[in-house]
Amino acid sequence: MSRWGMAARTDALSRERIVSAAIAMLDDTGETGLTFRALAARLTTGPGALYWHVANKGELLAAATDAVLAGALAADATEQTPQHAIRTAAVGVFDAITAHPWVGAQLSGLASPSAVREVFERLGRQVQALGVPPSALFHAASALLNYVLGVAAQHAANARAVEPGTTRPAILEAESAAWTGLDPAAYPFLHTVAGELREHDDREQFLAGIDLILTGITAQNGPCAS
Amino acid sequence: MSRWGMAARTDALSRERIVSAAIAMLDDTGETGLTFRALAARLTTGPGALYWHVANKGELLAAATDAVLAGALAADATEQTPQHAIRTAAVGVFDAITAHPWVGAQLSGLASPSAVREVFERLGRQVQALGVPPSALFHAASALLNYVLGVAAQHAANARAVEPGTTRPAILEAESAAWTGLDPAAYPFLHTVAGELREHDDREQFLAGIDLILTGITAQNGPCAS
DNA sequence: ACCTGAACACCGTTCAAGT
DNA sequence: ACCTGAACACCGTTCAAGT
Repeated sequence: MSRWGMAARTDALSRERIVSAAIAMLDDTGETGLTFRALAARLTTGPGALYWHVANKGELLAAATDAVLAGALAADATEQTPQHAIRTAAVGVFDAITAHPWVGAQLSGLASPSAVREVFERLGRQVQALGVPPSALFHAASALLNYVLGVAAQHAANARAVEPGTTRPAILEAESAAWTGLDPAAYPFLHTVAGELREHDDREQFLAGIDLILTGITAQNGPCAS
Repeated sequence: MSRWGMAARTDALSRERIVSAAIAMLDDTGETGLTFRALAARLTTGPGALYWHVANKGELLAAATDAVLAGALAADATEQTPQHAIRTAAVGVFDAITAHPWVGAQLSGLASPSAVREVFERLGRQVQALGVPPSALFHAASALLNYVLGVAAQHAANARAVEPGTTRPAILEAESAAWTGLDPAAYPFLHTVAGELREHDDREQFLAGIDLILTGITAQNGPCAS
């Protein structure tokens, strides 16, 4: 055995190295920037080598999504009120897709069924803890999941639509201006809320939606149910 | 002028013919089936000819989405209660993406900002009619939109994931079995609702979510607000 | 067992050339 | 003005050949 026999070759390929390189590449070049050729070049190898460790591009994207989401859902809130635990889980996903917009596309596109299952379980378990009866449980948890995935899809889409340098306020400013320019008679609502779009905070709005659904869930099963 | 001078050449290319051929192709071969080569072949021309009428594939998909959604939102409900009008608009989108799953991907991916704006306006206007105060209006309408887009994204993803022949009950059966097979201690929620997944109706569940959010909206602004 | 890189079968898109 | 179709610049993926 040579003197270096025990040292791990840091440049040896492995599934983990490929996945983390893919995440880095997705983060700084976007969804379109990840190609097997570019990824192989980054790992100083040929594209064919990657196929020994991952089956195809879809599996690679799913693995990258799983890795990011595992970190996002790491905080399992046991000592919280169910409402708070739901907010924690939802915000965990939100923050993950804010940091890695491409995760939003993968998640809402069901690229990783196991990741979606994990999110659904986290949300559903707390809805259960909320005391929602079995008959309403599935619908309530599904509403939360669909909402979260809807936000995820839009974040990914927004990141894809603009050129990398564009700042969020600039985007909101442009869209707000578009709404202001619409015919008030044909678009009374958009015209009214154009100002709020410009000033709103994405994270705060996301949480407001979660709270709205939570209010609906408790109201339908509480004293004020219609 | 020849005898046929007034007759429109039915084989002449036009934006409308290209878009409707694209819709037909998307419907029966899925998102991956639409290529400029195949579309050109269907219209008995070369791929380059299409570029005279549409700028690129993205514009074509946006135009196809707009065309389908315009039909879906055609019924403008003026003589309804706001709640009913919201359900009508939401169900219009739902039915459109059920009939054309690829529309779900385009819509949730913001491929056509104008289409999303139209849906947002429809929903928001009725939330306004519900008597929601200006301060809560934007959040309330956004919650509805995000929920609708989340469902849209998942429908498209489901259609993409399975081979064309698979029937919906078969999919639900498979996913339900997967949930049943999970460790009950690790996945108490999924284990509990596995049975309901198998029996649930997609459209009914979609509407239940809409109603949940509507309940939340009215509760937050009504006598039972916390 | 793992890596290499040329090659295959596609894409979207362009553009000189036609009518 | 509109259409043609070969060509360009890419992809994901495969696979004989190496080590």
